[in-house]
Amino acid sequence: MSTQAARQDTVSTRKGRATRERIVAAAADLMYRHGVAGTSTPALRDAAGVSSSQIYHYFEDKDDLTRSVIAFQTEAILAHQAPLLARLDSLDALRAWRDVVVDAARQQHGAGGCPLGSLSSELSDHNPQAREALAASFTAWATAIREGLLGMIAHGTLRPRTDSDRLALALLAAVQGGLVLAQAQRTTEALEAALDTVIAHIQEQATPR
Amino acid sequence: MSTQAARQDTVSTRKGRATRERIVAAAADLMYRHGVAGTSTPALRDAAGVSSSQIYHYFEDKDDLTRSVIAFQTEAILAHQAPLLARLDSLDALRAWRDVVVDAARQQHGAGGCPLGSLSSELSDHNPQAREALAASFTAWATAIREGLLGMIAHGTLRPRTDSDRLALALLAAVQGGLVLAQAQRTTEALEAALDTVIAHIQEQATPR
DNA sequence: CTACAATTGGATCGTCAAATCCAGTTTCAG
DNA sequence: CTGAAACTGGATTTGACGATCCAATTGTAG
Repeated sequence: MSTQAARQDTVSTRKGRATRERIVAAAADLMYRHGVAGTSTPALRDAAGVSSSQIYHYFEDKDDLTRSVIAFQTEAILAHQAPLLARLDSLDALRAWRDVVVDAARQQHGAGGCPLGSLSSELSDHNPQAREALAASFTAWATAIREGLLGMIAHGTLRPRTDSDRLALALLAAVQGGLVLAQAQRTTEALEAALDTVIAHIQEQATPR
Repeated sequence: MSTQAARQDTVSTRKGRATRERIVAAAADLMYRHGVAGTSTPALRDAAGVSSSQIYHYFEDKDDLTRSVIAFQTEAILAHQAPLLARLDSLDALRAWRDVVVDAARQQHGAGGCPLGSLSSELSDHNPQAREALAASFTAWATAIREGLLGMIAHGTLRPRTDSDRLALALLAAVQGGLVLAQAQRTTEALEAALDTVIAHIQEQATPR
């Protein structure tokens, strides 16, 4: 991962770090709800309770801030997913992970979609740095899923020859596609259909119990 | 589908219809490449070779134009997909459909994603009319896929009890999710993994040959 | 032909966002 | 304690964008 760390260098005081973090958190929230283009500096100013000069003290420009938001959301998602994925030792555990993802989407009626997915959709085509960072985020997420599947193999739930790499990508794509459809349909129907179909295929690959 | 037809009423001459169509086509292209927010009226003016007054003569405002773009892209995708899906009579035909989708994504290295998917990601949360239209578009797309699967059932390729509804949603979600990941990763790896996994599951449901 | 509606060109207005600037305050190393 | 660096407030500049306006032109029904 080579996305340079922006302006953290000049941040040295405790209060400064807190302000910076407050800006990133508020920006992440606004950008998730209104998109990057839909998030203005005045709006961010108010949401974070800072002045405009503070924003530009801690970040080169909006692009720089956006990169920090990507890192922030990546961190948040991985921190949330990792514990669920680290303990995959059965098909039921995999289904429990599925339920968490589906329930989260259901609670907001699909609104918002995936924080990384919507950032990627908006930024990937025109912001190479953002695209690279998001590609790395997705790879990290897929890797976490893959390691869960490897755990299931280690536990004897899945056959050793299971293609964990491919299945992890399929599961992640099912999540992303399901969330895209959920956002338009306001239903988790497609998300469930996609995840359940991939999981059914995994089950068919399981060791005969 | 209840999204009112905007301002087509006042369009009466042949030349007027041509101008209107030219604006929609140019807007669809720009919005696909730069997003809706990233498409300015001056840019559209130049791309379509019209004056600003013409844009506002044929459309109430940008929202109205955006709705026409959604209809335009929906039409384009369904027209492209329908012939492939109408003739599904074997697993090979389903795989041929898969190849068309994957090849299209590969040709642009994932750039752009799905025209409907990216519109939905940008608009669904804050534009109810757009969301409804896009939901209907996705439903129509899923229905086309479903009818293809029903064809495979009629041909005896799939078992009569196959849940064509669910599988159609899973395939569509696989496409959408695969394209989201393709846009960030610039690879069709995830798209292929997702589609192939769902298709493998369908194959397992096929009649024993 | 002709009158009226449809269409077109292009200047213009109001708004708002990104970014800069500078003066003032706080923090902290030595 | 003190001075330099970090931090903060808020006014300001610059530019673009959505939208409007009006005058001029073109199309067409009768």
